[in-house]
Amino acid sequence: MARKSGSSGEKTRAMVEEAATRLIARHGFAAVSMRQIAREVGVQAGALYLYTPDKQSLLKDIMRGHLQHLLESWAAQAPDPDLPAAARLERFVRFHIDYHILRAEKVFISYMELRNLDCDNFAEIERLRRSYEHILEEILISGAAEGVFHHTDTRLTTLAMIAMMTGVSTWYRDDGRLPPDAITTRYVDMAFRLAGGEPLAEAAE
Amino acid sequence: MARKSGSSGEKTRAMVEEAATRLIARHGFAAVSMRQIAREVGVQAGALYLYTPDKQSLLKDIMRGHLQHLLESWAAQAPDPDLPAAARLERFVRFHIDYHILRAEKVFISYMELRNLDCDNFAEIERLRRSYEHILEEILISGAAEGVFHHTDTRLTTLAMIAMMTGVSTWYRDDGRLPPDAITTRYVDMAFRLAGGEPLAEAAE
DNA sequence: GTCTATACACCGATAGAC
DNA sequence: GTCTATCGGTGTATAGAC
Repeated sequence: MARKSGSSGEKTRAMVEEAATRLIARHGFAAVSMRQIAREVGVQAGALYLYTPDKQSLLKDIMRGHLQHLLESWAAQAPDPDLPAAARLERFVRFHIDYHILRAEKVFISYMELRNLDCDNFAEIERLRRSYEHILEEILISGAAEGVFHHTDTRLTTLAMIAMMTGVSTWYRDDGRLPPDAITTRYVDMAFRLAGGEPLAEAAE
Repeated sequence: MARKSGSSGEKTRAMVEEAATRLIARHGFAAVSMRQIAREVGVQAGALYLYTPDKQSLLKDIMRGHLQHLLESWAAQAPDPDLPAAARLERFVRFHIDYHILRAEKVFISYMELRNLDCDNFAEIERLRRSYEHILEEILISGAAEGVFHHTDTRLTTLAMIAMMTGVSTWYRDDGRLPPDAITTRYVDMAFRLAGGEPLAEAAE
């Protein structure tokens, strides 16, 4: 009624996810306890169970939220499918690197903690991850059909390019040698090399 | 049976490392308990402390053993430093991929469990990992000096190439689409693309 | 070299007061 | 919505018998 206790719930929920993300990214899912997360939020351990049925669901929700946001972000700025594959590849690489620099923690978790999901949860997350890989694979196929890309093996090139780009989140630091946009530009260049195509003029340095 | 009076310490030591490697690769360091490892070996948990002062040293020894073996294996078959950089790059890529397919578990652990090392142990392992990266970096520098490689940024190309190649161990399966030597050949091709050089004749398909 | 037994802290999760 | 208290179980690591 006159209580305002309901307003604190959503705020706490966000703090739980934020704290869990930070701690899991730093120490790993198995190494982080519910008590640690609760301490970080400033509540007791039992209170966490108002927001998640169990510990693993917390992990799954972080991963699913990340991958859904990744896919939605791409969908919101995806280039016209009728554009040349080279332009679409550049857009995809820029999107991927920028996103992985900006949201390194959730990217890291979604990549490293897959083995902590049970069978059903793994299948759901894996499906989302695959559909993201397919975006790149389709661009590479289009480029080969246009004759502008000359990769030998589309699936392997996709996996290699994703691995190469995602690796950025394992070493990127805000105070590193290169600013983010310089890193992105260099990765665009390397992606074109991998695909066997000539980089766009404005992507070259 | 009260005890295995005839059993050998060295044999048990090897079994402990083997079991720990398999379990940690599968479930992650933090998720594996000393009791689990002991059960796998067929001893009691307390007996493990005959072979390691604590749990983390078990992890560090697996990592250090892996990286030392990696560096020694390369040293044993490293090409003459006076050979052209292109030949040395091909040799390095073949070595790296073959090794990472053959010893996927230890490779996986050494890349995924770094955060479970304390400061001193991390520094020791990181030093070994760096010296491995420097092998590739030196080859790329030589190739640029020879004029056969045309990468824009040596350090970034090194990191990208290592990430691309090491990614193999995250998806490789014995019953996969391609046999190991076909995978290796395709990665040699992609490495030359990344370095901005022409592949050797015998590496092309 | 391996065992049994155990210390004792911490785990995930639940129950019920307020 | 958050608290305290608590359950049953497991964690790493050690002590001392044989």
